[in-house]
Amino acid sequence: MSEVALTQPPEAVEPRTLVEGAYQRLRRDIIEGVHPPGEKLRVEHLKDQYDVGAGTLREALLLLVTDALVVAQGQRGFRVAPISLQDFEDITRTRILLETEALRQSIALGGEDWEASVVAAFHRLSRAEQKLGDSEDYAQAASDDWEKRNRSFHDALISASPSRWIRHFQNILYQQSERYRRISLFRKPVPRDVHAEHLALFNATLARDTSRATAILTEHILRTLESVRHMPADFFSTRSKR
Amino acid sequence: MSEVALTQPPEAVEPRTLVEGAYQRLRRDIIEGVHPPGEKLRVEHLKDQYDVGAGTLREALLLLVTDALVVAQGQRGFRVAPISLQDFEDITRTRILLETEALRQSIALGGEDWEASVVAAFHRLSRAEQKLGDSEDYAQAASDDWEKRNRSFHDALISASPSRWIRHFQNILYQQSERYRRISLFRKPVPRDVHAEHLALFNATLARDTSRATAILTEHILRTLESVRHMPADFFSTRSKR
DNA sequence: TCAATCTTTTTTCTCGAGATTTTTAGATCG
DNA sequence: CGATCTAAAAATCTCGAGAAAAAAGATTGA
Repeated sequence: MSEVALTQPPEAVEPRTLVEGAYQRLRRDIIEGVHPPGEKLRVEHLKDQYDVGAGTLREALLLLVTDALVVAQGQRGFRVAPISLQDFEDITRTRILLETEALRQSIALGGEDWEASVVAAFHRLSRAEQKLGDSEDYAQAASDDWEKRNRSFHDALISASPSRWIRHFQNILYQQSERYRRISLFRKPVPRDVHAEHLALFNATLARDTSRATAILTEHILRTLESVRHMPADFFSTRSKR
Repeated sequence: MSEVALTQPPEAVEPRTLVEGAYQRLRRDIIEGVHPPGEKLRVEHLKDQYDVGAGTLREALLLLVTDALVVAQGQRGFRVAPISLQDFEDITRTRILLETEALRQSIALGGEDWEASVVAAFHRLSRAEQKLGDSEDYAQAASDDWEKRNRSFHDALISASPSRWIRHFQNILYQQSERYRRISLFRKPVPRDVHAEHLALFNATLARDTSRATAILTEHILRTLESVRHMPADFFSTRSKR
């Protein structure tokens, strides 16, 4: 695994080893709900599915513990981390705490390079949102594309923060949120007028209006909490195998 | 490994597997500086030193990546995470951000059980500090004991926070700070009048004076930064092997 | 029928050895 | 003398099989 120091943005790096490869594929499958929350992850089965040896797959699972996507219980194997409304509220609040702080720092310290990267990321995201709105053909590809650019935009916003630790934790939490979003919204059209929010956030940031930018960001993140709150009541019931 | 979901306070759990055992011992040795920052961690050597197989030791190393005490570079093995003044400043600031928030929540939500646990932890810590001050015999045991109780006190303060994520991240950062402290202060007497600070923090917390309590906590954490800042200039130079 | 105990099956954990890659050391050439 | 190339050595990564533990199923007795 090339440079697994502090969490890197997902597919940023090409896998240099089988462990790394299995880790990345497993992570994607967990986030996308292929392996639902609470599912028992049996090494003997998964090693065939992912085409690696048993030991190798174990190591991949251990790496996923780092992302808190998998929990390990001594002598009793591995499970996909469970989900709950309470957990998602916690994730959301903590994400707001970290991400607003990082944005604050970015606005305070960011130079021209940072501004340029924000402008570029915003442009790319806008294009994707336009494409999504234009034709109502809800292609999987377009949605995945939007997802990547959305993340890139959020990353760009806080990229001028000098705090590697905040960014590290933020990466983990974003990943977690992503799983909730993917599982709950299940390929539903991107909700509400998200473009307007991004635009407002973009303007406030470039205007270096810290309090306005952080307020918008807070609202922005909170809104995803709302959409999960309105899920059917039994949604978080354990669908674990055994 | 029993319940490795989100980071548990260190030796809270008895190791149920060889991996877990090796993990705990390795972690201790890294925090205590037995394996200095940047050191190459060769599986072939370490497996003898820790009396486990190669695969088992690899897994332990992978678990340490979770704590960011070890970094893995694909096809090039493992290293003890490097240190730098910049990194310690980051750790300190992020810790303040998380720990003050958690304290805020604790004060707002903590009930009688929480109060009782804070009182108890403070009492135990006071006794240890008294013991340390009384006889100037600086026993290793007394110092280790103080360390444990200090951590317990800080844990108790924020234990009423409902945020598992903040506590998880806080655990990681505390562990990191601990390594810096152990490496830099190298068995030096516990500096300054730390007892007075703890007392003030204790009083403000029980009085439910949020702003005063968080202010004291901030100062308290910042002071450890000062002591590292005054290290010899070349302290952070890489002492890595090769 | 139910609970407790024993047996069988499954799964996890652990180890050592082979295949690959990286690193080191030596040799060759400009 | 330094740089580049080549060969040997060391380290990492990977796999499958055996030991240990947990889970599932069967048996017995109240």
